[in-house]
Parts: sequence; C-alpha cells; structure tokens
Amino acid sequence: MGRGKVVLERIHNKINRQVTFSKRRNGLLKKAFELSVLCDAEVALVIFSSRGKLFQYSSTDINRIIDKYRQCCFDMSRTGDVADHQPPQCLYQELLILRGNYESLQRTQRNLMGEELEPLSLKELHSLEKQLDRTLAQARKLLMQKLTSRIDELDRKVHNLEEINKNLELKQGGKCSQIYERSTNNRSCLQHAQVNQFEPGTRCVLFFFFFFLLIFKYIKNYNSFIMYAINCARMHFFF
Amino acid sequence: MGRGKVVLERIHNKINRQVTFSKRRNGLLKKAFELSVLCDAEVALVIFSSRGKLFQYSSTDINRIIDKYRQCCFDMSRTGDVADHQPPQCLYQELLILRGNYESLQRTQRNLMGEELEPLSLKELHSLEKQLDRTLAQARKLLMQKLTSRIDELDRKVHNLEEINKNLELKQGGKCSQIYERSTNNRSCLQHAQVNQFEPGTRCVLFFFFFFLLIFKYIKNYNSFIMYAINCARMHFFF
DNA sequence: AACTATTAATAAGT
DNA sequence: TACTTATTAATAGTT
Repeated sequence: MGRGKVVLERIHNKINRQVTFSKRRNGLLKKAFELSVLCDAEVALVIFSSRGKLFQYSSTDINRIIDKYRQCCFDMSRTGDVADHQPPQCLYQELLILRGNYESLQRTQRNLMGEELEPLSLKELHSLEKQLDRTLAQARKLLMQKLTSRIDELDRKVHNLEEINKNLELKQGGKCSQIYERSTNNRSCLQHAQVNQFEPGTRCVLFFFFFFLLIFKYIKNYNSFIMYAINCARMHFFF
Repeated sequence: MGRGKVVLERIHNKINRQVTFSKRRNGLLKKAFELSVLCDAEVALVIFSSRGKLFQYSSTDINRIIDKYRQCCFDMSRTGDVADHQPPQCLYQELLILRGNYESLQRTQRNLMGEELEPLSLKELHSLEKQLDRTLAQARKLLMQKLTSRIDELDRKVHNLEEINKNLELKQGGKCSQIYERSTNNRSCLQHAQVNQFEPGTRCVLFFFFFFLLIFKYIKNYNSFIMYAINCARMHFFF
C-alpha cells in the first residue's frame, strides 16, 4: 500500500521516519480498536516513539489487562514445559505476595496495639499476653539501663563540676562557698540516702510502699487485675 | 479491504468472528512489528481472545516497556494539569509505596516484639512501654472476661447436670447419692468460698498473698523491676 | 496536512 | 485451517 514496496528496515531519513511513524501509529491504534470491537477481544497497545513519547490504546482498563497478562505468564511458567525463562520477571507476583504479607502484618500489628482482640481465641490471647509481657519486660529493662547510665553520666558531670568549683574556691577565697556547700549536700543525699541506713522493719515498710507505688503506676487497670487475682486464687486453691 | 464494507460492531456469527479475529490479530501483530522496525519505536501489544487466549508482541522486553509506561503515567499525573485521573493506576507505584510501608511496619513490629530496641531514644522507648502496657491491660481484661464467661458457662452446665442427677436419684433411690453429694460439696466451695466470709485482718492478709502471687507470676523480671522501683523511689523522694 | 497511486489487508467464498 | 479473489483500507511518495 503506497507507491512502491517498502523494505523492512529502519527508515534512515528522519523526517520520513517521523511521518511514517505518525501514519502507521494511527493505523495500528485504529486496527487495535477495530479488533477489540469486532472480535470481542481485550487489546492493550503501548507505543513509545524513538524520542520517548507515549501513545496507548486499551480496550479495557490497561492495568487489568497487564495483571491478566502477568497472571497468564505466571500460569504458563508453572504449567508449561520449562521453568527456565523469565527469572527476573513477575514484579506482579512480588506485589501480590507483598500485599498478602502486608495485610497479615497489619493484623498482627493491630493486635499488638490492643485492637481487634475480640476474635482471638483464648489460646491466641494468652500467647499474645505472654509476648507482650516479655517485650514489656525487655523494654523496661532497657529503659532502666538507659536511665541509670544517664544518671551515672550526670553524676560524673556533677562530680567534675564540684572539683572545678572547689579549685575556684581555693583560688578566690570564700566567695563561692555557699553555692559549693549546697551542691555537696545534694550530692551526699544522692549518694548515701540509701535503704541500708534504715532499720530492717522500716526498710521493709519503705520497700512495700515504693513497690506498691510502682505497681499502681504501671498496672493502671488494677481493678480488673485484682478481680483476676481473686479469681485465679479461687481456681488454684479451692479446686 | 475485503468484499464489502464492515460495520464497526461485534460480529454476531461465532465462526465468522473467530476467523476475523485470527486474520486481524495476525495483521495487527505484523503491523506492530513493522512499526517498531521501520520507525525505531518501542511497541508492546497484548491481545486476549474472547476465550482468554493470550497473544503478544513486544519490540523489546515487555516488562521494561510496562515499567516505562507506568513511570510515564506517574510523571504525567504529577506534572500534568489535573490530578483527578487514574486513582487506581500505576501498580508499580503501589509496589514502591507498599515496599516502603511494609519495611516501616516491620520495624515497628520488631520493636513491639522486643527486638532492636537498642537504637530507640528514651522518649521512644517510654512511649513503647506505655503502648505495651495499655495493650497488655486490654489483653488481660479481655482474657479475664473470656475466662469468667467460660466459668459461668461451665457453672451452668454443672448446675443442670446436678438437677438431672437429683431427679435420677429421686427416681432410683439411694444408688447415686454418694456421687451427688461430692458434686454439691464442690459446688458450694466454688460459690461460697469468697473473701467476705473471713475476718477483715485475714481478708487483708489473703488479699496480699494472692496479689503477690499474681505479681510474681506476671512480672517475671521482678529483680530489675524492684531495682527500678528503688531507683524511682530515690528519684521521687530524695531529689 | 492533503492527495493519489499503489500496495496490503482481509471478507466472503471454496 | 488454508487458499482464492474481489474489494476495501492503509499508506508511500508527492504536492
């Protein structure tokens, strides 16, 4: 079609090539459309010009067609004779798997955040509780480590500053003595006001006092906790 | 081209449609190939027959073309005039976003499972602790609800069985009396052995006893917990 | 971009 | 499914 036969090779003349591209591209798009209409087929056509301009036609949603295509490839690679082709393919499979994993992870996450616990079985709920307990213990341990090391660090700083202060006082006379005195008092409190300077009885009372303070600070739903305790006790000792 | 004009609508005759499909499909594939060769274009063509059979042509790796297509779409949606089109588009973008979200979710999950806590800041660690505490409380509350409702259910069953047993005994004479007596004894323990039948002092002691049992059951790392308690106490009362 | 001579595609028939 | 043929559609080269 056209004045003379064409040889199947890249058209060298740039203008010519562009014109032919324009004409044939339209022809191809038209034919793709006709095929889809006449024969009830799903057609997806993507064309990039040599300079990267995009042209496309698709009889239905192109993503749906691409999905279908990938699924088809995947099925063929499974049922087909050889599984040696397309190893770097199926980005789509990755997406499907990732979607699944993501949703499952979200579900677990929600449970760990205390949401949607209702559908869990007793066993699942109990194992969740154990897991939370373990994590909480770890988190608290680490938090305490970090806090104590911060305290130590500050202790060291205070000590250094005291030394400097002392030296300054020695050099300048009594001017700074008041400030220095207050700081050393604080320091001695911090270092020596410890439980072993009390009588055993007082120590015990103090200990329980602090302990309960902590319990009530950290177990805020202690009402149901106490109920639970009583119930457990009943179950342990009367059955 | 052909003996007579064709109207652009689905060919009703099935055989005819299939034949036309076969011919036009080949024509389309051929033209796609020609376009890519003559005009140095990238072409991807995917055709599904009405019965789902796949035919395809692509000048280069089809996945590369699809990726390029998606990128193009994405760029257009960003730089283009309107942002109203293609909300369900760009599967590839979804993949990229999903990958990111998935990794972030994994990181959070690991923290909730007590892993990789070291890099967390004091603030993050503390908020994690609070979150865990909250979830743990919820989980325990729900667990107890489920356990108690199970107990109630069993209670009811026991009661029903007792009734049946009683009736049987009445009918058959003294044969079953021993079994019945034991079961009623158990039941009375279960229902009446409650704290309010003890003196206040005993009650208090019992309460603390059960309470500590529970504390030691649930706070397994009580060593560090006590250390923490003492430390907190120091911080609260001596600074 | 429009025209037109020519080839290519293909509908219908075999 | 393949071949034939009459006919239409596409398009190469020109204007």
